[in-house]
Amino acid sequence: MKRIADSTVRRLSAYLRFLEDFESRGLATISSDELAKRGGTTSAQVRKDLSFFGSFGKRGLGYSVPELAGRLREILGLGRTWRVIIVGTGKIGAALARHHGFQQRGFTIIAAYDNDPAIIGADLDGIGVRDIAHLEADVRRQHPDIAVLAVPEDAAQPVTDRLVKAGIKAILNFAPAQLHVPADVTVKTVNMAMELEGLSFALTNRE
Amino acid sequence: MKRIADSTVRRLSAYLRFLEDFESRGLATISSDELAKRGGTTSAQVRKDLSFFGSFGKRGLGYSVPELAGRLREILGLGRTWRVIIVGTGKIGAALARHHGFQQRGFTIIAAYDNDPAIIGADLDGIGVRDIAHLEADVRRQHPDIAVLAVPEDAAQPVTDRLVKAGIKAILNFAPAQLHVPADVTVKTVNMAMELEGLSFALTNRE
DNA sequence: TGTATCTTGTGAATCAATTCACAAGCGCCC
DNA sequence: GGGCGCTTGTGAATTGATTCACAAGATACA
Repeated sequence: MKRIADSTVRRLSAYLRFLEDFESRGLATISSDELAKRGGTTSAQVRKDLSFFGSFGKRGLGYSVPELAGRLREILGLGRTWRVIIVGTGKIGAALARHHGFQQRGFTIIAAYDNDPAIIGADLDGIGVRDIAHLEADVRRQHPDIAVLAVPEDAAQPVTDRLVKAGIKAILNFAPAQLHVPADVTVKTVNMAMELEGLSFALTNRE
Repeated sequence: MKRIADSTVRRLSAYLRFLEDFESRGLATISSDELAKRGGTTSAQVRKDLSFFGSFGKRGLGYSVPELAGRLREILGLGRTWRVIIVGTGKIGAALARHHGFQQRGFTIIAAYDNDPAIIGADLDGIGVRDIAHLEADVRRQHPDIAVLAVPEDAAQPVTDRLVKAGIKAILNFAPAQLHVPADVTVKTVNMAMELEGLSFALTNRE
């Protein structure tokens, strides 16, 4: 399959969200133009994005809302449940563990890890915090699909190496660090400092 | 000034982080190639990124670490303190308020807001939670520079409209929603559901 | 001073993403 | 069934970002 750009996948994800909203409001069909307006893009962009995966619309009419939503879920791999572990239960990690938004969309948090004896054994809304010493053994036994990394900057790469070695293929990284991983491992980094600096830049360099 | 791509600004932010690390290790100069390796990019990319703002290097030698760090801070607008408010103190908002990483880089949280009487008046590591009813008056009096939006999805656009009307020009959005704002307001969205779906897509569509 | 070595800065070339523009399909109504 | 209005799907054109490749500046040292 032709390589799909990251930006395309992000838009597909956005379209699905809009479709779910339309679905709950009982709309049967939607045009690429309406979808585009909602997502701040253009109708040509929407059609091009979808065209990578097939033709789902009807000329003159638009797209069937439930059908397109279904196809997008399929494309995005949301037809199943993904098993997620959280590594690092500081401020951010703990907030993520307690955040129930993930569960809704098929991401189940099965465990959380930390190295601080003061927090090991604690319960984060039903998710137990385990000693990170058990990380490798647990991963090999329970084969989680995704690891959310929320450890301090200097622990990010060492912990990543452990995760990769244990067989993890997808990492959502909240540490402000550039992670090095093999080509078959996918990393998405959420770097709040970087986003804030982007805003700082925008505020500073306005003509 | 020529429009600078978002991706360029993100890389500048990364370079600065690396330079700070080099600086703390006492290195005096650095080449574009070393910077590139560290950031997972190429030396040509590094030089091109910097060339938008001037020529800071010495041929044959590289860049002076402290000088380049200083120039990057200037470019990114980090020579001053930015006043930040947090709107919404649920799981994520509260974790951000308590997160001390921002302070270090010149982002000072001056207030937090919520509409839940149970949490209004609480103290989040020194930051008081105020009734969101005071939002507009506070913004007009204290003119914060950046608003961090951490409210539920359906409140995101209404609260954004209030912020914009009160004069906010930069928003860091954690709500899973596409915000509509005037052209002179900058929004950066951090959407964890979208990142997870990106990982789901990658795990699903691997050849 | 001259030569060897290194690394920048930058046009030109390539690669990638977005937008344009239009033929073709579909539904509706007379 | 034929004509009209609407919207898709998609090559072609354009715009934008990245990579190439090399002349020129800087240092080191004989």
